[in-house]
Amino acid sequence: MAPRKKSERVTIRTVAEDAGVSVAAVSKVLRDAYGVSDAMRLKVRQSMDKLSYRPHSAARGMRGQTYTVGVLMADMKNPFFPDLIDGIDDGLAGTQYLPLFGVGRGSSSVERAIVHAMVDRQIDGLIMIGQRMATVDLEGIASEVPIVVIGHHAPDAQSFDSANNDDVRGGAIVAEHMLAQGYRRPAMITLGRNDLMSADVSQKRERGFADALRSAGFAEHDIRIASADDGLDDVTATVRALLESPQRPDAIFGWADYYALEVLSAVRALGFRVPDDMGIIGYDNSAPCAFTQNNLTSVDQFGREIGRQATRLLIERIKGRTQAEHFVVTPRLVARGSSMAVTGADQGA
Amino acid sequence: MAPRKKSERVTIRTVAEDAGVSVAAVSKVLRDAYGVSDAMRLKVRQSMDKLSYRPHSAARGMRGQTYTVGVLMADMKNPFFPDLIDGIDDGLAGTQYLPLFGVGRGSSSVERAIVHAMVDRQIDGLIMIGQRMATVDLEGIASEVPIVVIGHHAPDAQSFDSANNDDVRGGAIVAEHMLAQGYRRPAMITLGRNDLMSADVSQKRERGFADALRSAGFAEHDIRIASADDGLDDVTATVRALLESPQRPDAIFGWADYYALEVLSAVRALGFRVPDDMGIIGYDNSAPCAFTQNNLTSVDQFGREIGRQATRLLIERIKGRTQAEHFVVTPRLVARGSSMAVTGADQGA
DNA sequence: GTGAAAGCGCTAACAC
DNA sequence: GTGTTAGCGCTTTCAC
Repeated sequence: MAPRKKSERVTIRTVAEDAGVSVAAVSKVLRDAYGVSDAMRLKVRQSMDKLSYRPHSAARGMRGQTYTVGVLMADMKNPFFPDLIDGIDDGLAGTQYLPLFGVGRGSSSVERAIVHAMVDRQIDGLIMIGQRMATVDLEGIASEVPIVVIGHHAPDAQSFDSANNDDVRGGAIVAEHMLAQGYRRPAMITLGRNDLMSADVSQKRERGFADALRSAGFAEHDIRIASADDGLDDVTATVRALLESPQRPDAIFGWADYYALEVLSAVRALGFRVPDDMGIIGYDNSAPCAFTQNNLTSVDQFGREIGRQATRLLIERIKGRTQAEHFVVTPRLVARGSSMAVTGADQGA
Repeated sequence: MAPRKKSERVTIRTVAEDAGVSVAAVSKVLRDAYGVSDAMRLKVRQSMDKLSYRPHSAARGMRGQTYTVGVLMADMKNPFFPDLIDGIDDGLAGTQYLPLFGVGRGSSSVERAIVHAMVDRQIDGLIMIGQRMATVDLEGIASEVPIVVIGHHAPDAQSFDSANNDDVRGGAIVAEHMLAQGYRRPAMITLGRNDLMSADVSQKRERGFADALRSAGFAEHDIRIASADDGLDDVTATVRALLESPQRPDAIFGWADYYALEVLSAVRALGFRVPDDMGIIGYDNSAPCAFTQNNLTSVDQFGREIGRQATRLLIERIKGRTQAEHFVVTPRLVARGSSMAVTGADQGA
């Protein structure tokens, strides 16, 4: 291990000596704890500034809080997550908490390892974004540390909170929009079955999508939902299979933007015109949707607000709330050129 | 703070008792330290498994290592960074180290806060990706913890390592390609001057780009490098200004892909055809470049390899190396439809 | 309102 | 090879 200047470290003891008070007094000032006079608080604060003292987090963690919250993200490639992160930053602004991120890489075992590592490092709370673990696993983690999940519906969970949009409604919105735009053979491309679990948001969107088509009079075999079983790299193959099938769809719903962008790429590569030959709709209304070259209709789930709410819930949990709270926001469709079949407006150059 | 079951925590002491050995012995097994018999190691390992013991990182950090490395990222929106992260994961695979990420949000004060927080949490080492701090600041941090920087050239730095591609060469490659493709009025859009510093990779790319044009006989006033002074949101306005200027460029180099994708969007929104009216080239060869709708020519800087090397360098530093090492890889152009003026191949549908 | 002192779970001397 | 023990920098009783 690299050498660290031992003698120079400013500790709580250094500050106490400089201010001429006890270590305990400094600790209290540090934690804004009850029972210090204004005079002492001032003296201590001045010494801390003078010595530019920074409390040693690992040491704090041994007895109390570390003021660190962990954020577990499913991956780094989903363009929707930065919106959530912005919301988390909003929620943390003005507090002492600092977010530290881990990347689960779509594997529940990696996720588990990261969660353990974070708990072992004494984080005060954990926000999980699009994680793959089952609700029962989450209950277990929740007994060790306060958690809030995003992108996982568990309305009955008591031991942890959640923040989501109404994914069933979102799926329905897409189907309704497709039909309103004059598309007649809607299809959906979704997450592979391998990693599916009942709480998964993709499944909720599928249900909303399918239910809306049923309501519109579609027969079961005309409700086409294809899954990209080998993940993101499998989307192109899945699209191709769909486009070569007897009843070729005329509109495709990608369960999330980062899938829909792949769909867009695949569809164009195969020579179809968007939106005339094929309408395409995503979910998340993430930043790339607005690019002229994508011009992707998408469902906005208000990620920043979700991030904000999740953070609020987490801090409340850390402070001691034990009753569960599940925040849900209603999504909204943002129409762009990729689904404008009726108006005939083409997109791009 | 939420209650944590105190009595149930399995500590090193619990393991020691269960295995019938001393605490020190368990600690040694834990650290793979010298001086334990095979029999004891086995016994201890079995007890650890049986009790599913997990060492308490904060406590470890008070005396030794935490086996955590920090990764400071400039932001979450740059599509190139996931490549680097993949490389870091490669480099860390098979070690005990876990990466934890912080997001600097393009602000050197936020970066500083995160670095401090990470150091206070006793991370063993730090990888900084595209950070905005000056070399002198890095020297200061390097005296507290081993660091490796990515996307910051400081070939003379002794106290820390770096991993980069040759950005000057990369800039030159772009200019050469533009001329070879028949473009006659190349321009570049780069980072705003506000956050520019001499080590910045964007500046290196500018230099390579300008030098190559000079070598090709361009006069100073024909070498056009525009900066988006208000950041990413300013790119569209910058592009518009460029396209409305008297000597309109016929090719634009975006200093990084996430800028180039904005350029592509702006150029198309203004009604220009790519690549015929306007060639566009990015830098990083990140995932979105390959999408049919982007089809963006870009410079590949082998991010995954850079991430791998950075990790290797960091671990060596943590293990005690004090001599600096600066890794540099040579970039390569990946030609796609956005710069194919000569062949006339259009892109997209 | 303030301070002394006992840990928190580990690591690393050092003694055996 | 193995065990004993003194801390690491804090927080938190509990006296005063």
